[in-house]
Amino acid sequence: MSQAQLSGRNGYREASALLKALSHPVRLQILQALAEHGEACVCHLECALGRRQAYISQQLSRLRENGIVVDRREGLNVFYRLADPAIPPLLKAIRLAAAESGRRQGRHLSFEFSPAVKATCNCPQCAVPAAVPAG
Amino acid sequence: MSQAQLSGRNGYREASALLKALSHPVRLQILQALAEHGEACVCHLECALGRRQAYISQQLSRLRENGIVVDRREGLNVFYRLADPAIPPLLKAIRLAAAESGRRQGRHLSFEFSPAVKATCNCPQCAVPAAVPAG
DNA sequence: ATTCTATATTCGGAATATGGAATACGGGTC
DNA sequence: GACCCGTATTCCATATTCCGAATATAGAAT
Repeated sequence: MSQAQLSGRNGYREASALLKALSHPVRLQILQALAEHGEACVCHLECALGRRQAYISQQLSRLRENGIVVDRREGLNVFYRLADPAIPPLLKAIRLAAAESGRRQGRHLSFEFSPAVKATCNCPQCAVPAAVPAG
Repeated sequence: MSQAQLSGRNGYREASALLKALSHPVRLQILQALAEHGEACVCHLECALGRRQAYISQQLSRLRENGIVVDRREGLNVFYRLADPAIPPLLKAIRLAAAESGRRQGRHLSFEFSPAVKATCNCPQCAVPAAVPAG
């Protein structure tokens, strides 16, 4: 009986664990970036989000533990991507729900990244030579 | 500039807060029940989930604070319902993602409620007379 | 007013999450 | 080997969540 109870509720525990891993502003940003970018190395996320490397790495390792992202090593760089095709639709549903919730409270929410810190990375992937320095 | 940075990331903070409120097995069960049932009083959730009243009420108040559910009083009973039409699709995306994640780890997840505790409530809504007591 | 019933809140200790600082690792280059 | 560079991990203080127990409230009935 407790057996049946457990198996009957299992899904909610799993779902809760998944959500706990997602419910963090920076982790959400990382996932959104991966969803848009397809694959990104740590240094890319680092400058795309304007955060310290160790901090990004911490969040990535949390996502990795929960099977939300997978990594691939290539020389010095480590590239991350989403582990599951079900994640992007989930992210979209989250954005919609949050936007709607914000709208009901008279707030307009943006999910854009700050243009200032977008793509100033010098990893092999980022062929973009990071804008000629003025002068 | 910090202004632009904040407004650019706002959505992720909101989304994170929303997810934190969702990421709890019992709260997920409550929301799922509300999504299926349309509206339910506390006593109904109480026996549908087989949890103590105060506990259900705690979780409901968390959901209320985050604007995820709204309540309506009718005599002694308080009826809860989802506050936002964007929630059911979100719940579905969550179930899908969790199920897929579980499947990749060889586990089959169920989101059913235990049939044993389903609808043994005596609130006005539950017209079902809760099975004649034996004897 | 008293009592009953459905629901809500407060308290408090254990467990867990957060994020900065320092440090470890692994793979290139010399 | 020694060294650098990109990334990962550990340590630790603080903050937050979790949930049982006790208690408080609001409305109906007598």
